[in-house]
Amino acid sequence: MSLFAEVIVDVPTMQTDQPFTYIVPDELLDAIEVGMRVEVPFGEGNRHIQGFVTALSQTSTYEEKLKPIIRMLDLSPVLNQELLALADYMKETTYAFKITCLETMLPSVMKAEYQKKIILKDSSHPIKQYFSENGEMDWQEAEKLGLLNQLKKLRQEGIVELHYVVKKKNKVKKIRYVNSKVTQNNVEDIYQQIDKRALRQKQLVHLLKENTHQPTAFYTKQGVSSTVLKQGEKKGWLTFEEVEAYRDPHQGKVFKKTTALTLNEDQQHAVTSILTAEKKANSEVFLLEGITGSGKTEVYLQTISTVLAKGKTAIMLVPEIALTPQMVERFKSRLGDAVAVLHSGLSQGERYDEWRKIERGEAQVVVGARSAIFAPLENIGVIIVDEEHESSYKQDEAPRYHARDLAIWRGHYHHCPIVLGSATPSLESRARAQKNVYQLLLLRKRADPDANLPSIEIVDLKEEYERKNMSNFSELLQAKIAERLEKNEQSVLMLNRRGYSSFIMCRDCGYVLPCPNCDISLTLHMDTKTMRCHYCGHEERIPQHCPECGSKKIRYYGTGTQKVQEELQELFPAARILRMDVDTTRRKGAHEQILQKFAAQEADILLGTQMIAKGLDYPNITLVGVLNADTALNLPDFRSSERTFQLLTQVAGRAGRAKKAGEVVIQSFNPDHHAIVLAQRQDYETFYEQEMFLRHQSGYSPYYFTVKITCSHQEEQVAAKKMFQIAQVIKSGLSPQSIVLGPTPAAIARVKNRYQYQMVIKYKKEPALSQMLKQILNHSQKDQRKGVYVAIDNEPVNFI
DNA sequence: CGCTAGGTAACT
DNA sequence: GTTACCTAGCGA
Repeated sequence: MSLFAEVIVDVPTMQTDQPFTYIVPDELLDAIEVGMRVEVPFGEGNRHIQGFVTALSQTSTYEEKLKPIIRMLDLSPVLNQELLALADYMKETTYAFKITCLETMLPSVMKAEYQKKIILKDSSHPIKQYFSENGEMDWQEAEKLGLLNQLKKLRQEGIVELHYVVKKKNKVKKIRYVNSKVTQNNVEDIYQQIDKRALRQKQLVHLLKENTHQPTAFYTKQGVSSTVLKQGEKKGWLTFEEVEAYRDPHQGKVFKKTTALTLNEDQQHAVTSILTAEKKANSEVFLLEGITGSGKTEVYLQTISTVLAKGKTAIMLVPEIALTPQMVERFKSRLGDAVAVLHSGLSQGERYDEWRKIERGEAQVVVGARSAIFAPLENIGVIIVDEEHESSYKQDEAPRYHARDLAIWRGHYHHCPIVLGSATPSLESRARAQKNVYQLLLLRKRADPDANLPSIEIVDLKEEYERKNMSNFSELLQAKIAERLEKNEQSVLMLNRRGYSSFIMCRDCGYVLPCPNCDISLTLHMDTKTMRCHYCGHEERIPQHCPECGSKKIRYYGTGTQKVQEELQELFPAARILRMDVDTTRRKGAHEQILQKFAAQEADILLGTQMIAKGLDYPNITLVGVLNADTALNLPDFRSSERTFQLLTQVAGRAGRAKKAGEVVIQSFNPDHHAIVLAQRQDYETFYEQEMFLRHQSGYSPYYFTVKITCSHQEEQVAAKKMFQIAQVIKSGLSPQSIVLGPTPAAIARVKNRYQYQMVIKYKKEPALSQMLKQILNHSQKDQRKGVYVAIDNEPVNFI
């Protein structure tokens, strides 16, 4: 009786989305399991690729001759039944290939990498001088030596062969341990044999007598070198042992244990509701809408603790930007070693080790950004998506999944509640709560009974300009900062960089320095003294003369954080200012350092971009200033009002979180815009109603579903042609109720030297659309080799 | 008729 | 992603 394996192969095309059948060789019969990665032959020649076993069966429906699996790449499954099923759901909803979905669920070290090797078959041929003893040569080496053309011919003659092998990258870290053979009984004998002068050896034997099992580092730290240890091994005093170890990014850090805080009535109601659903195995979705500082995190912590106590597990998703050390600390100190943290700051190895900990059941709570939704937990009791409105939950490359949707899917699978938390829920989620699809839980008060919502004032920058105040700081804001400096309290100032940047312009001819690869102006970076493109990373020197007319009057425009910092320092020479933006936080741990300094009151003012809007929770912050509230309002995106409102509410919430009262100053050119006025009033519900009305009028989400299709190519005409072709196909298959926008050139028409065209489909009910899109995707395979990229984005979060 | 370039189906 | 195969186009 033979066994057959269904394998999804690592070839991202439509035709290979179906599993391929392979024979399980005898030696793997007992070991192979569904969910493992395997190496299989594929196609002509000696090509080996990675694949995932999705099923095993005694019979095969495939009639032709089958090939055997080469080897297993894992000793136990890396994907369980649940995650395999999730991949199917993802594939259907995001228009991605199944293999792409499967690989996305695992740490990047487990993604296949291939090694090309050339094997010498006829060892009498003179080409053999280039080959190593065993008759092999690396592809890269052949390339370097310029032998590829010659080898190509020899391959046709059968003198050499090309082999492709799967390279395993997921290395387990091993630590060397020393096992002592020295005992009370033999220690005297051993001492006798040691040379009088060999002090280190004596020391070693002494240590060995006291310690039976220690890492080598234990000995080297005390001065016993590795050579001495090796001698000890030779003389039979000790043996070495390789022990698996985790790379722990929090190693050596001690988390002080904290206990549950007392909940107010709203919080208690929220916790009880969620836990009741959990008890009833009810996969209900809760929308936890709580004003900033209302103690959402405490609700999460207490819910998770209870779930853990019942022997279940939990996932907590956090936007990448909010995954601060403060947040990690809060979870680790309450829940201890049960917590695994997954975030972008980890190295590939660290990420793999956290994943293994979860997979082995050594961690029961996973806190992490978007991709943590794939954590291989079993028996999940609650899934939490904090700041559910954040756009970073949507991946902007294939598979274009939204972590919130996958969270809900997993919740249904595990029959456990899903909690979506936010002070400013996305309109989509809030609307579902309205229709009772989700259950709304409100936190109406700040958790700290002494804390009040901050008072918010709006400054009209137009008036300020009329009064000839051209600085970035209105008179009101200046006065308030001065006040804080006097009282030794802290201020947070935010420069909204979205849709805004500092560029260089010639005052004589108006020339703006553009990126040579993208249709966007270059941004000035004072720290590196360069002009940089935010899209492709292109970098060049700051010009001294206008490249167009040669004038020397080429000046900076716009506002960067560096420039604002200089201005601020001039206004308040004594103030200690910390700056936090992409440039100052690039280094690993820099983010943490800045926050620590601010927390330790080593600075009076924290100046930063959007990244300061989240998670900052320090009692001495009593002033928040938003320098430019409305730069994002002008972006051609129907969500720009929503984003602005969310950002302002979020940042305003940083002020007055404890006893001291907080004040917020918002500077804006559009002081009457509803997003700004309602942010001032901290009135989410009214904003929701007004914005829903506008969405209804203009026919956008949540009233319509949207799909965005983008085509790109190095030549504008090719991209446009393809886009119009697709548009025609789509339009002919749509019902008249649906609306097609475009095709148009994308807002940034060229990125990384590729021209982009896009179209957006808005629809309410279009059962045939999914099939059409799949066909387009299938078709796009061929175009890809001609350099035309087609991307389908279901429910895009960015329209630009 | 043979050769090549370019497009395309198949890969278990 | 790679390969073999098919077809059209072209020179001999």
